[in-house]
Amino acid sequence: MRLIICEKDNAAKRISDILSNGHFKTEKRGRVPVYLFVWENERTVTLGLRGHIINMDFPKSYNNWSAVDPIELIDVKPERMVSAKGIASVLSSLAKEADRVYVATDYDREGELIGKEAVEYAFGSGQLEKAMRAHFSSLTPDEIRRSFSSLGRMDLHLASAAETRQIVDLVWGAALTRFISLASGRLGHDFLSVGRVQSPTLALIVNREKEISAFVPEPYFRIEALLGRDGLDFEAAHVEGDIFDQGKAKEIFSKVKDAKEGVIIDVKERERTDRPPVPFNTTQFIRAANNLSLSAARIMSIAEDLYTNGYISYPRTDNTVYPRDLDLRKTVDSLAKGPYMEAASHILSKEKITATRGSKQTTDHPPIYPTAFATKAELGRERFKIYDLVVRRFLATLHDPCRVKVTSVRTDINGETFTSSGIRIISPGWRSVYTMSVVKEKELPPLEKGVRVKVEEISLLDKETKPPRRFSQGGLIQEMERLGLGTKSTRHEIIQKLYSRRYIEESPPRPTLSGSALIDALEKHARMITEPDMTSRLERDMERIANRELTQDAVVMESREMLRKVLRTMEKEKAAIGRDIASALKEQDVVGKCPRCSNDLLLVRSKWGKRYVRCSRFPGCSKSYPLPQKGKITFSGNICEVCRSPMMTLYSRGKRPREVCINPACPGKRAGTGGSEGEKGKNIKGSS
DNA sequence: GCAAGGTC
Repeated sequence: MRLIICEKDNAAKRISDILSNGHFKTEKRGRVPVYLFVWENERTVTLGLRGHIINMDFPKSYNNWSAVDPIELIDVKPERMVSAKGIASVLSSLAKEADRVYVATDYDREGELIGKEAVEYAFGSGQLEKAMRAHFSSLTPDEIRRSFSSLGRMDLHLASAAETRQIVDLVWGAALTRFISLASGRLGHDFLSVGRVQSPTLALIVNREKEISAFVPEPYFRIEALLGRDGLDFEAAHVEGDIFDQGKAKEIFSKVKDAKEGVIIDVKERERTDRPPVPFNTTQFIRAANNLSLSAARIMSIAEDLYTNGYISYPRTDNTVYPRDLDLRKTVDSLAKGPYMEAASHILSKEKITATRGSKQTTDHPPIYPTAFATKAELGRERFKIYDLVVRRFLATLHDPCRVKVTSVRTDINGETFTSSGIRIISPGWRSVYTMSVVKEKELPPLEKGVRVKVEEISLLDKETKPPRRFSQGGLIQEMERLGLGTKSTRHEIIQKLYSRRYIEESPPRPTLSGSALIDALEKHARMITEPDMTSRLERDMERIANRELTQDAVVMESREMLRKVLRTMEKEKAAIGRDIASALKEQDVVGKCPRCSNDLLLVRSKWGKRYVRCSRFPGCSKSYPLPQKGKITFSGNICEVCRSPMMTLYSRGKRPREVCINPACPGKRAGTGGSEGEKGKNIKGSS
């Protein structure tokens, strides 16, 4: 029997379908589907893994953070452990029957390692040389058949490069995570994490926030006028635009402030062509969907759901060029219904459909595009928003350019020049379907050289320069991509991790006190881990391992020595690092004043992970409050008027946030004057 | 209870 191993179930099914010409049988082994068919007269079974089935970790004896000096971890050899037990046991039972094994995981570094792990686990490392490897760049019949008729061998050097990354990430991540957590006394549920990708990402947010708070606004002036002609008003601005010299601004303004009339100097018209947008890769998709006010992680989980249900293509891709074998016409044709009818028909009416191309072309997956038509009723509101975005973007990439007429007018007012512009869409082209991108039209009255216009209003505006903006989640993902941090599959998860560690809050994300304190400490004592260079350097080394110019051992050894130096210097500063972080954390955890002794009340976690509030003077003062264990809570600093306890804001899905007293025994609640009981009553009434 | 990377 032949065994084909794929990276995921979806690919396994597709490959079985292609190699068997549709004559395959699906069987479930427990909860794991496998696909059986006859290929070249031999019984064949295909299994889809779920990515990595092996994870690297330290031996159990190093599990106790308090008993192991983090510096010891540097020289511990990580172990491989099965992380997907169900799949692994199906794999080994299939391996008993198989006499030949074919690796058909994704054709990239991680795919090579995923395949190697599976073969090694099921057949032993002796079989690695014998395994056949299919190299394909898309799951299309031609490509799959080609790859299975020209099989190669596994590239163990490529797999070794991926393994090197695993080791380096684990050793640095675990050692620094433990060191920082121990130094600041944060153990158990509230540990502080450090990593090659998460820490530079957090540093981006923290440093942007520093720029914002250090920003000194600079005053400037603008002179703007409202002009009129034939009963139609239009705006004009002084040609100098932003004027930073107050004397100059006042001088110009005094010349024009009493003007009643202006004269048109000239009118210029030109046509602008806005090219359609390029196909969606993951980053641009998240950026666009981020405007629908969803978190990056939520967007990706909806996309995953749409993908597994067959509505859109694979959502994790860097590619921005449709592959040649994607049948654009057929895809458009399948969408020519409902709200997409008009755009789709227009595209189909073209003799040749041409698509825009982005600057990144890869061969692993196509850009994100719709694979089936669906309605809002089928998908529900939220899923439809994402699906609709993908469909409209896809159609836009095949549509016509948008043509815009831009009119520039110069007007003389008492010897000063003012400019105005008119914007009119001649033909909307792709914008008729990609309604997320809007050009604001501006109307001008009919004007020509020498025409007199009325000055309706003229003003000197006081302005201030603005600080740089915070990163949106989408903007952050784009910046991470630019810096080479993380991958298409992990960037959104990294951001989510920063939220769950309470390093950042709100959206757009802002650093918390602990997030800032952590970055301050790391930048001071372990700068390397906060910079994207660590990733680019690792990338270079991995490339050289794959090319046989370097060995895994050499890279890992050098990395270990570097970490040893870092930890040794940090060890000397341990007390100071701990103090800095701990004091920020303490400040962050203060939720109000104790009504009994007026010391700080702290948000804390018990040994078992339960959150509650207690007095900072504990055990001297025993005041404490239980908290709801689920859902997000924030503390505004407000105090309950009835019992003087702090108020908290509860956020639950699908409901409006509500502010209630944290004291479950608050007399205000029983009386129904704004406590949670009263609120509950309202909600029940509202929903029935 | 540590990372980051696949995948669900």
